[in-house]
Amino acid sequence: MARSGTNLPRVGGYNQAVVLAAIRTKGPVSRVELGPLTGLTNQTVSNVVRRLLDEGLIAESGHAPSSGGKRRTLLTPRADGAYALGVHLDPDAAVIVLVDLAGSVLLSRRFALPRPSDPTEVVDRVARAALRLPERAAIDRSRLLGLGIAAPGPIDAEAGAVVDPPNFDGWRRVPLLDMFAQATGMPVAMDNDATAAAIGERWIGGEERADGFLFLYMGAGIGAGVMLGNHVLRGDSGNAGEIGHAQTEPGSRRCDCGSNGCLGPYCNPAALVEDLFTRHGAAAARRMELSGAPDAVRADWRLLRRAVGAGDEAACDVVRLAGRRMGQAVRGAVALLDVSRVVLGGEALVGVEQVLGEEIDKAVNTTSVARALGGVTVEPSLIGETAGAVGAASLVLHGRYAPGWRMLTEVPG
Amino acid sequence: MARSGTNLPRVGGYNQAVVLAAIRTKGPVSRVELGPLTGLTNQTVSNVVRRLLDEGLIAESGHAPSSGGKRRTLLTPRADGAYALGVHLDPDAAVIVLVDLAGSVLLSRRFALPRPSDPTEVVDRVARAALRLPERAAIDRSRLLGLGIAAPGPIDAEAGAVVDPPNFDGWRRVPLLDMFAQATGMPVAMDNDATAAAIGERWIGGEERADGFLFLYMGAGIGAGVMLGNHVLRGDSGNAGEIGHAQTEPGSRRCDCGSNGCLGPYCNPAALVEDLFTRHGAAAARRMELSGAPDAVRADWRLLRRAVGAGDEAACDVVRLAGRRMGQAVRGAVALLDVSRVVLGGEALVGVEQVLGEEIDKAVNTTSVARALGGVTVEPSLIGETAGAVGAASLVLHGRYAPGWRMLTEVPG
DNA sequence: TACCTAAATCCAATGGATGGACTAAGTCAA
DNA sequence: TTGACTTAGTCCATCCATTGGATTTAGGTA
Repeated sequence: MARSGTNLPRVGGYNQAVVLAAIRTKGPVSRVELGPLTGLTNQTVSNVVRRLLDEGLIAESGHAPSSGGKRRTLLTPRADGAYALGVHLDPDAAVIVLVDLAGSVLLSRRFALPRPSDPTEVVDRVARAALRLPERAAIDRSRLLGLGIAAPGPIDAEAGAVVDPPNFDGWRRVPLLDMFAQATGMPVAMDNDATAAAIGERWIGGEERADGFLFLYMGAGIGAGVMLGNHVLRGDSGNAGEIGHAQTEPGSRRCDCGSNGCLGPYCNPAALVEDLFTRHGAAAARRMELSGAPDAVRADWRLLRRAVGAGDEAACDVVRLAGRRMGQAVRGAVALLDVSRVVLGGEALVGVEQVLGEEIDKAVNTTSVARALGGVTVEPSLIGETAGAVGAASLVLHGRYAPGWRMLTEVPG
Repeated sequence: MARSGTNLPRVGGYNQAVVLAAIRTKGPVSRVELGPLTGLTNQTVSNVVRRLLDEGLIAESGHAPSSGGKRRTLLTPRADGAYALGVHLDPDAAVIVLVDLAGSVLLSRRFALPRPSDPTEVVDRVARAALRLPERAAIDRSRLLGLGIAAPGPIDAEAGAVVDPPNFDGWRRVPLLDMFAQATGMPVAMDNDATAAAIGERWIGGEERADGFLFLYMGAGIGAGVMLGNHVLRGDSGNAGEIGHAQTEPGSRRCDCGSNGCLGPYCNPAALVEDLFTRHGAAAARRMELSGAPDAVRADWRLLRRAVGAGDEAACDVVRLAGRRMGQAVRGAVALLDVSRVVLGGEALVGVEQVLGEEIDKAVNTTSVARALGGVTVEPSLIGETAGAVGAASLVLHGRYAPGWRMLTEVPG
């Protein structure tokens, strides 16, 4: 695929996105301030703002105090300017959310998924449930932009399919993109869950997430989503961010890939629960009321996280152990990518970001290299438990309204 | 720095770059073919091509056989359309090259640098020598675009300075960009050596390097330059590609950063020479005529590489040992970045790419993950020994003529 | 020579950005 | 209260790369 040329209408759309992004991240701003902020002339800003007002994406919201002349008219984004649906598919459950342009969740729904589950059936149920949310929320249907999917594991970006997602028995190669498009009649976007979460974080986070960062995501497994400045790191096949195969100190667990130093097998709920049993014995497990049964991992992990929250030493220990490994991997990734922020999130991480963050911070910031380059901030996600689903919805918003290459060049396909 | 808006003249410049890139990579092509190739209309292609012809960047070069109507006029890049100087600074030596638009080296010069050396003096000598090259080559001075610097170690991209480059005693914080700009009166660009080499590879490599790749660069140390599709990965501070701190299996060598599993200390000429002595004894060293003296590393490493070329088992062994470690790091990097090509190069690697490549290929392609995603190609650089200096010159060419974000948005500073 | 085809250009129109003049709406001092 | 001044925002004529359709150019073929 060759690089694509651009033309005038695309420039218009792009500048519109630039101005919208500035208004979104810099809070209420006036037209004059937008000039320097966007590099556009005041006249152009004025024109673009008119279009954004006409489209209902922003609103005038009062005036700033005068500084000796006419007061500035402040502009704010309109949350009701656009909506998107997001679906996060997980081995255990599907989470569906309806979010507005501000990234707020209006409605959400959670399905437990039977195991094994049939793709067609899942898509069908999820799509129907998703379509009900905009009705129940009584939003302007014409402002619903589409549906985003946060898919687990490897995807085939060109085909819009998931490829052998772990823990989805029998899902060998499922063209989710087309299936959801068919089932909903809406535009559909798809990315892996970690990348979606990173895009969600960018979308929600405003100015705090306006620069590049690495989003370390833990769901059923560990993954990363990477924002490099204004660009999403997607990679040749749409599978960038696979941090689970980063080398860490060798241990006893063998990865699917054959190596025994991979991060992945040490950083997932099941492994951490197992670690608790092996390192601290059944007594500690009983104290936290863990069952230890293979099909109760989800519940056990929740209990374990609660114990961490309560300061239980054994619980903290296993999390710190995983944190040390993550730290090694993140240190390598941060040096390779040269990002100065690491965000921790994903539904399986909620509650342990603090303890984990300390360990990762230590690994990342105690090297002389990092200090020479100004240090790396490690902090929890701003989204919380629904990072996957909100991220999925953000794919649509981001794709439509974030200024980027895509708006200037032909979209492939 | 906020995202910048764009305007019509910039669009023109950008499309011009797109068309030039297509002509450069796709060899002799006609205007009609450029249409689909660039996504522009035939009319626009015609306009843009006229401008490129007027600027002397391309030439009409005969006709394709008729397919039933008027013959297509073929267009080729003109090597004499533009020139750039490149300077590669290394602890031992400075290499200066003059390259044309095709990336061919017209003239080059090599300086041994005294140790310790004084920055002012080095810049002065190098700048003067650089300015002589265009004279000696008798090129059209108005077509000389500027000078590129491939700097060792960490840089401060904003200040255009190198920061504590390893093995440059007393070079604490040297604003090379301004110093060279002052000394030559030319536009100057700077990047670290690995990134420069990657950009050079892209520039020289044509269609073979038109997609993303990771350039594993070995000079005095190990580094990486990363091309992601059409974008250069530069990072927040301009120091992306630091692969030397990737975690590998723990060993006896401690990194400057404090960790003992870092790749860096195991992958540099000095370490490999040392490995030969410790693993195969003085006898093997004598066989290759190595001196083993600390200040003869450069020569010893050259001898060792020659031995590898001759098939010496001991020599191959130490290279394979380093290759295994590199493989672990590259595997992690490739998974994180999702690139499907790894290029090996840099002046210290010339001659051992083959042996090293096999080892890295093994590490990268024997995992089931990689196979599922289509495999990763590992191959030697197309440039050879002067990758650093040619890369440095390419910084200028790339910055001026490669279609990119930079051409659509305001350049900071 | 007449006819067909494909490549490339001409031409008027489109539409977003731009710079300078202008209007709107405030402050401040007399 | 008035007039000078300042700042925000818009109007308007102009600019310019791209575009689609018509036209020219230059080859083949019957």
